[in-house]
Amino acid sequence: MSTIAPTSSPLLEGLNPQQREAVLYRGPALLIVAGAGSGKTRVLTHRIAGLLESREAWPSQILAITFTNKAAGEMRERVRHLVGTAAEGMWISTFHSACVRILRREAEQFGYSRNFTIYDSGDSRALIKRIIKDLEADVLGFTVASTAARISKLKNELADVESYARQANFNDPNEVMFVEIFRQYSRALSSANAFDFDDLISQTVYLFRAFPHVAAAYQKRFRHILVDEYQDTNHAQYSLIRELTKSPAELEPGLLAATEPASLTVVGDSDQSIYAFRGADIRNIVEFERDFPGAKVILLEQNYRSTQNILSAANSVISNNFDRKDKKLWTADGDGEKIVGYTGYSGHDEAQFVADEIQALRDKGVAYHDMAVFYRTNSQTRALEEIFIRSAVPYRIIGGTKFYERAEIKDAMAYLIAVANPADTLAVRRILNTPKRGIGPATETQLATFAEKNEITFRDSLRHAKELGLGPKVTGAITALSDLLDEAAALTERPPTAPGDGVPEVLSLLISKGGLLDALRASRDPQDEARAENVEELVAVTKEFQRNNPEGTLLDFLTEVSLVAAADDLDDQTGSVSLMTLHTAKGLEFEAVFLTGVEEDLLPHRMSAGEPGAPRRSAGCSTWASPARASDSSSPWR
DNA sequence: CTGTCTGTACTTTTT
DNA sequence: GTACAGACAG
Repeated sequence: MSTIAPTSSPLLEGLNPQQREAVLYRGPALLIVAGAGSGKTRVLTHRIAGLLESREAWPSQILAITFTNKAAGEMRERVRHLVGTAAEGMWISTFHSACVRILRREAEQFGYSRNFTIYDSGDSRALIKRIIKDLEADVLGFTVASTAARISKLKNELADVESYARQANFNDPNEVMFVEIFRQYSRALSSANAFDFDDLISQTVYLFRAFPHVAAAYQKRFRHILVDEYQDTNHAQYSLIRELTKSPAELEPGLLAATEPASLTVVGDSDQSIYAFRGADIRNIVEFERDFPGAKVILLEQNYRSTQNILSAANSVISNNFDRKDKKLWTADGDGEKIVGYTGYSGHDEAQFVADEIQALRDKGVAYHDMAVFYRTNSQTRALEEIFIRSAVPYRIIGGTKFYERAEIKDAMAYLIAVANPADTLAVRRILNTPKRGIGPATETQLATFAEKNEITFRDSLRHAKELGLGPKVTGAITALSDLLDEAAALTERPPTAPGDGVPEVLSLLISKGGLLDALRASRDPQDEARAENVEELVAVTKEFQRNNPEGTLLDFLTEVSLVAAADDLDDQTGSVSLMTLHTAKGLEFEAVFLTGVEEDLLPHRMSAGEPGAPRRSAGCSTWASPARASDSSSPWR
């Protein structure tokens, strides 16, 4: 079936022929191979708008998936611009948000309850750390980082403990230990009514496979599925898409009116695959045509973002990759200025060069917010910050140590989680003695043992503090905390008394009565003043949340926070230079960019040595910057 | 049993 | 520059 929309539609204006074709094509499967800066978001949003405008789909039948919340927000905004309020009914979200939405609705089907907690990588690591310590696995050489990576990798491959154990080599003591850690980790998660990041995807796939009637409901609902950054999908995400694009009738034979499978559009570019470390499997895009027979492939090679010099440099690097489909980006915008290379003597020297160049560009009329500095690792910011402060270059760091990763914020969040999901023992344990109330590890262990013996949650063991024969001071502290959590829980169960109340009210109660704020304010440590301010900032965040979502529950707030990434708040274009990793920079545009630390073992990073496409040797502290003053050789370099 | 102080080993990229 | 573990005093 190929319906062709009128070619005079305003949706096609200003699009090149390939872009038009990508917007108009109708069929079961479409792969858009979109080079960097080739206008793929434009194509996707116009394609969605076209489906709505021609009445081929209702908003609720569209599922658009991106990798970051920022990309999702931008896409929603641009679709809204094209079609207005119809944009509200669509699911435009990240893989993780979409899965949470599904899981919250269906969790009861498989023994979870809908108020589950989402563990970020920090939480997972804390849990793994405790398990390794309990099992004394560290003497066998188990580290938190490697174990966490191993478990994550398995989950991305859709392996669970039992399936892994079935093929494990039990003569290898290392393997036996790993299975035990994996098993305890999985048990801890499910008894805490919690999912880690990887579970969000893999458990949704499991849900669809184990409960065909649930899968059928979503297969029938979503008629058009669009996936961005397809080259960065891992096996679990790929499987999710495959489940959603099955025909509902395949799974539910009793269904009389066999519904056609949803149409699938994926956009990607194997040259831009940067998430292999997280399990991204480039085969998903390379083998798309085999997976979806009859799929149409459209190439977008015209670049609208960069000058020819930059593209030529990029092409000459990328062309060294092996097993690569030939693709050459080009632009109609001319050669532009040369790329500048600079080799410094040290990180500081390099930072100084960047700062000087920024000021020079600024004098030539380039605004600070149109400039960006990229680096490979977050730790590289230190030298840059130091010099930028001294040189009076206004800057802001995107990503890095995030607000929500600060200890005091995690503490405050743990209070909220303990209220929303009392089964989350990790959260309850975290607040047990934060702020200090005289409940030490010994008391904690007693509570945990009591809980285990009586088969109740750790949270509920707090209610039985009197039965443990502890000192009166400790008993009183535990009971007070338990009562406070009950009081806060009661608050969430009644409608807020004043508009804007709700989550802020609960949080304020917990941090004031819980003593977190007072403890920080009373502290002699000068850093605690800033920490108290951060906690107050979190209250402001909840108020902002409640204003934007008057009906938003505590659970909604916790979900939003768990899934929000650092790059998401880039929007306010203040007059500052942006500093970020290469990974967060993906898909963004600036007038001038600096690429720092182009150096042995750093770019490419030494941890990636040995992966296919081995790193080449280089030396010194190098910066590549663009654009720079014009020069007239035919090479893109200066 | 808990809080504070001092020494040691880090630092890939993200949802 | 920093986060975390171990030692010791209250």
